[in-house]
Amino acid sequence: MTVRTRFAPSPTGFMHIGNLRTGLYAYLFARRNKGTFILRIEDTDQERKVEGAVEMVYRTLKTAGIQHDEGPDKDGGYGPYVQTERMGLYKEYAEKLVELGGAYYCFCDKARLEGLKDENGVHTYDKHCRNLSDEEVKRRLAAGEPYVIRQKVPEGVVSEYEDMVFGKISVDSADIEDGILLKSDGLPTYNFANVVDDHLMGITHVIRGTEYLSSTPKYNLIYDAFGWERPCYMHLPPIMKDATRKLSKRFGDANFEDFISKGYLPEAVVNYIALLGWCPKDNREKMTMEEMTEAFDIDGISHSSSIFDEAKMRWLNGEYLKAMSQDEFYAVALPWIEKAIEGKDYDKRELALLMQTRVDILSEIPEKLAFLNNFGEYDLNMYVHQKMKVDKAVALKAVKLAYDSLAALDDWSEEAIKECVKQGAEAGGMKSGQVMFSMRVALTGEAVTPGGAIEMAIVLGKEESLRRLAFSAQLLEKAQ
RNA sequence: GGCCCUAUGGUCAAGUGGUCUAAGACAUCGCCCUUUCACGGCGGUAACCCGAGUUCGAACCUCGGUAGGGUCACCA
Repeated sequence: MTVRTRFAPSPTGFMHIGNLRTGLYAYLFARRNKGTFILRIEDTDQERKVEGAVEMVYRTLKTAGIQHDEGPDKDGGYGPYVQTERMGLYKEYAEKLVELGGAYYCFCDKARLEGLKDENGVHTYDKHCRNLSDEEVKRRLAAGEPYVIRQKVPEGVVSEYEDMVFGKISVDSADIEDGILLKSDGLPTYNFANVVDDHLMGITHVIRGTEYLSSTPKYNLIYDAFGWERPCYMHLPPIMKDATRKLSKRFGDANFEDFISKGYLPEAVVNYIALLGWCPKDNREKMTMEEMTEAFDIDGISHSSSIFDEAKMRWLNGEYLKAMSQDEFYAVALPWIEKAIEGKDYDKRELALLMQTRVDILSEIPEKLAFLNNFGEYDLNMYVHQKMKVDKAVALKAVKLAYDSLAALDDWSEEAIKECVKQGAEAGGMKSGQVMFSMRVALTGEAVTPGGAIEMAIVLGKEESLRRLAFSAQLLEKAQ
């Protein structure tokens, strides 16, 4: 049997993390078993439909590195793959199910159904129309009475199945309502459409969130009534925002696109979410898609929900950044560096080099390079450093010394600058550390900088460096 | 409320009856390296929800409690 899994998102906007993970696992499972991964668009909810969301699904899957084998754009003979294009087909299946004894016509109106609510506002259908005679059904149908088709849940049975991650799940049929399969407008309910689609598309393994865990026995009863083979199920615990709240796309903080535009690498995000709820046998954390495919096993899927931890994802992203070659990093960092330098003539490669070990996500680059454009009055208390034995007076001396030594220097290279500053310090009777420290602050106006004094000098260039040193010396002079 | 599911440090998690005085990672704290910040290295703090039972022995099995999640629509 070839494994066929599907990912069936609703095009309602950005793809949120929980959803993506479900798709990822379905993809991984299919790949692991040399099966087929299918994309189906469930767009029947016209009210929640969002313009361009289908394109978003394609784009997200593509950048995430999840490729489907069949889908709206890749016919595999099981189409159509867009649910709205399948609308005509459900009614006939519902009618067939009535014939098979697994469903029945119901003529109850909404007012009657309202009256069935219990004290908790939960209503359970009382099976009022379950045993209508064929005669009566035929007559009322002919009379054009509005109707729905309901599932005829067998009585007195326990419906159970073996979930691949949770094990045996069993529900008493007394706890299962005769739910609506076909609405009065002739369209299917989501549940029914799902069962029919999954069967027609030959899905062997249904992989989805735990919200379906307890309703699956109900779906299985439909498969049974049709005489169809039941698929295998793999239910996935939710990803939470905190201990009690699920990650929701409501609050915008958890969708894939946002993370990418915040400077995360797609591979890192995918890697991280794969780890939320699954752990490979050997406990590896940083893995490529290929490695994940190879290592993916159901055993490692956890049964409980997990909280999304952006701090850990940041760390992982940093690991990816550091593992890149200088050229690769330069390529991804370039747009962010350009944003930071605002068209000024700085050595971008040099800046990339400085940034690679210093940022976890790319969006940190502009903040770290802000000193290139912002230089002016700053807090002189930055010069006071106990351990360095520097105060404002020492700093003034050091900055002047640095200025004088460097002004005469022609070779603006790391070695030369280092040597020059060192000699200058010696000649002036100062420790080179004191000079370097003061010089670094004087060059940037920042207490924390992405590199040492020499690196800052190189990045700024001789002219700008001297200008800043002079400016800082003046500031310090005034403060003495 | 009925039904289903879950429960190891702040977080992700390993662990499937003895090798658990419970691994690893993130975060956090400290030290080393260092002209800053990082990177790197070393180390520390920190957990089996509670109660019974089964067993020579329980994080692991059973039952009960508690807590949390899910689900009960002519929504998807």
